[in-house]
Amino acid sequence: MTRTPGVGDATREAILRLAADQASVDGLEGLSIGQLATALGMSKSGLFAHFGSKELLQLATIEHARRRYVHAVLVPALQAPRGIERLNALCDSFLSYVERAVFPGGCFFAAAMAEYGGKEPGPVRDLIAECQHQWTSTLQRAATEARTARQLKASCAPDQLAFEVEAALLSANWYFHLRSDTSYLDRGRRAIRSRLDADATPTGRLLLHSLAHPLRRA
Amino acid sequence: MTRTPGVGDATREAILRLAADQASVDGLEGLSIGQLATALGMSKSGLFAHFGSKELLQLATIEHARRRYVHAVLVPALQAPRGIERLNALCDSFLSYVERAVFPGGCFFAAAMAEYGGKEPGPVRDLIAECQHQWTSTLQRAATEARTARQLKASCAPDQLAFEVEAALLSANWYFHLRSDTSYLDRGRRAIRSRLDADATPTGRLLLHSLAHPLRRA
DNA sequence: CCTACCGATCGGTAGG
DNA sequence: CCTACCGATCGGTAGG
Repeated sequence: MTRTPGVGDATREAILRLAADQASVDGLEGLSIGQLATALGMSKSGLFAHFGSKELLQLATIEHARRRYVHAVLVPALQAPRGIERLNALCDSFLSYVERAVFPGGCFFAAAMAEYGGKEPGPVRDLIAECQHQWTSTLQRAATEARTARQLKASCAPDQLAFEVEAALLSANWYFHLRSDTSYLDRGRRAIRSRLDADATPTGRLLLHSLAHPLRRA
Repeated sequence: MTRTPGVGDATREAILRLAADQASVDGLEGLSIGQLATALGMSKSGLFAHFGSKELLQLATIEHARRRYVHAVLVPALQAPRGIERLNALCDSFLSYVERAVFPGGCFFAAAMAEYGGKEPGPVRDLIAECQHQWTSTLQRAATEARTARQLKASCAPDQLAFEVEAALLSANWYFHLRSDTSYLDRGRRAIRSRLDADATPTGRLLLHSLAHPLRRA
């Protein structure tokens, strides 16, 4: 019988949950097997045996964080109808995930991207880059669908739009945590709303404005 | 005689230069006194004696990086006339600094902001936050001056504009390094150009378009 | 600036 | 899952 990952292994899940929380604050490189073991009341070698190496622990932690991200950000947002509404929902969902502190140190993947951006390639960096690419693709796909549905102008470039939207999301995350000030999340909402408005057709603008207002006064 | 910092102390400067380069890749927390000493061909305790503690080394490294940043980004950009031209020059200068790899791991302060964003306050985090604030203020001041000179519309909010411009700069930095792809710097340039255009008056737009074109085809 | 050393912690292993 | 241990490295100190 091969082991089915994630099923019937509460200890492993508890380790990964704590590791992901910890990594969002101190980085994946800053993870310490000894510290995790102490915090969970188990021996270092007992914890180590679950993974086999620090790098494998890091990779498992990333996969765990990915599952949490999908659950916290993607699943709720994908309930919105395709197009500009979904694109807007993805952004709202991300900012809510930051505000709710799903990870205590801010967005896990933003932190990991910053940590590994300047490093040489390797399994950990590659997996982080793949997760990041998947999220960007999701934003880009929503933009493309919005353009196809004539909610965004034909002149709108979905890849450039995704870049700019992502930039506002990431910056909102950094500043919110560096300054402990929720007003930066509003700045992010405002930036995204006006950016979508700029490229929206009248149809798209109508849909956008029918949504719950992201700000008291937009 | 008190010691005049930065004068007649080539060893200290060499240490800080390497430390800042190193920190842009592995983080300020990842600095190792032993590794720095070995790389510079000196003893660990000899290097240590220059600073007195790891935290003081980190603080000195940040101040050194600040001087390099001022020299590489601010000084050239502040030669542009006040207003929208200077705001644009600050952005160009930043993206050029990223592209020239003034720090090997990307923007030192972007990396430090990401590293300390989720951590508890302390001298290192506070100094990083102050550096970040100073840069944001510089962008905001340029935007305010552009508005006063009627190069930006009266409806333009300089703090929001600074946030959005900074977001594009930071994201260009992350993606450029994560994917080793200069086209993300062009995405940043494009984002900033269209953002400034959107809030510019006809006067401001004229000035902006008279500048060297940031892209082959904008 | 150096050698020599401190206690603590690191990732990882042996053996059960 | 455990105890007991490995060599390497950490920040920092003593003494010169």
